[in-house]
Amino acid sequence: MPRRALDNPLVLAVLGLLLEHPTHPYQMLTDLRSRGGAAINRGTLYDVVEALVAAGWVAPQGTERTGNRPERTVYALTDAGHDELVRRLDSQIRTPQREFTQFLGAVAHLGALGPDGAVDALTERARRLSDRIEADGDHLADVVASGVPRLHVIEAEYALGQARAELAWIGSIVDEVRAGSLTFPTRED
Amino acid sequence: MPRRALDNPLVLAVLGLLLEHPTHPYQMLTDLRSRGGAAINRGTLYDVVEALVAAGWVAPQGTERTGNRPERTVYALTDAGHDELVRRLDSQIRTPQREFTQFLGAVAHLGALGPDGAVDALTERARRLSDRIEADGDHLADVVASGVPRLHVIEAEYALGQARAELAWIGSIVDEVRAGSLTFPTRED
DNA sequence: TTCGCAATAGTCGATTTCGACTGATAGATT
DNA sequence: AATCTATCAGTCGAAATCGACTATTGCGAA
Repeated sequence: MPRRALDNPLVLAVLGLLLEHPTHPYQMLTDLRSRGGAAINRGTLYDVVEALVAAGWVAPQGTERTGNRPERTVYALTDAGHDELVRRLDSQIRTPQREFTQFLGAVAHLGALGPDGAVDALTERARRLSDRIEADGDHLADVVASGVPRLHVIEAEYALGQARAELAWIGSIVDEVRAGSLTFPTRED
Repeated sequence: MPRRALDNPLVLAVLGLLLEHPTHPYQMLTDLRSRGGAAINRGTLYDVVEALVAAGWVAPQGTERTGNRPERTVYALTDAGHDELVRRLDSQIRTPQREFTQFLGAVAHLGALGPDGAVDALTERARRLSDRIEADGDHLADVVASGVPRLHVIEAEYALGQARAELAWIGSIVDEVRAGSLTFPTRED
């Protein structure tokens, strides 16, 4: 029975999902994954839901059964859960955190690749990133055109904006390394 | 004795640190933290180092002792460790991952705050973010002016760029909500 | 000078997270 | 009709992560 599990990033995701409508964990998983939610572990999700129930933010709504697959317990947001969701949302938006993305961590040691290796890797990233930006942009336009309220896709807009900024930055770094204005120290500081 | 720990983000950070010079875990901790590295758990760090030793990427170099504080074991990067570092760096730069930051997760459910709550929270974030951008920008300029090679601070430049893009995005969203061009659906999809 | 407090290092049991396993059903293939 | 595969749902022991605890030193205040 998890207790510390309440500061897992999944907590917000699950609460947010249940705000839309009650569901069972397995459905949450497919929803979260389809929304780009990277590899979420099933076991972890069940643990989180259990912790949420213990915290009183979520309550079992009843059970369903299709055929005789395992029984599915449907959970719904409680009032306390709704309050908690709003509280977390508000505080996470208000206070910018320094987030440590993988790329940031890798860039910190770019020197280890040497100028050629760095240009090479960055160029490939730029290519892939720009493909993705185009694909995501198109997809976003389609979705909005199909009548989905824009509010429901702004996180995708945000992500797209960040990706565009990253692409621009990569471009400028590659140019500078090529032009020799960003030099790679040979050995030691 | 950890075995799966080798895909922890700390691995790259530790390997990168040891590329600069051998040290003991406690020092790594202070270094990582001072470089903005958010709350890193001490116990976890020791576990990771142990796993790195088991993997042969890092080797104890000897022990030091100041006063009679606990003995400090100094670790250094092995050749295999250096290779592994380069491999990881290269692959993490080449392949852009969809990273799930807290803010992204929160923005996804912005609707739950209602138009006023959203504007309020976003405005405060924008203010804090812009303060930080200014402070970080100044700091960066100072550091570079003091002769530190730019390559050693590009991750800070990158982070600054992302922060600026975020700030611009927040500004546009706030404007649109105020202007009424981004509407908040009242109930349900 | 003595007390308290912050910093120094590290250990280890408790908690959380993971992912392999189970076992059933619907649809496709031969 | 028999078999194969993908999807559905969830459980549980093993592995990773955490954070409370220990013990020493050095500094500033009382």
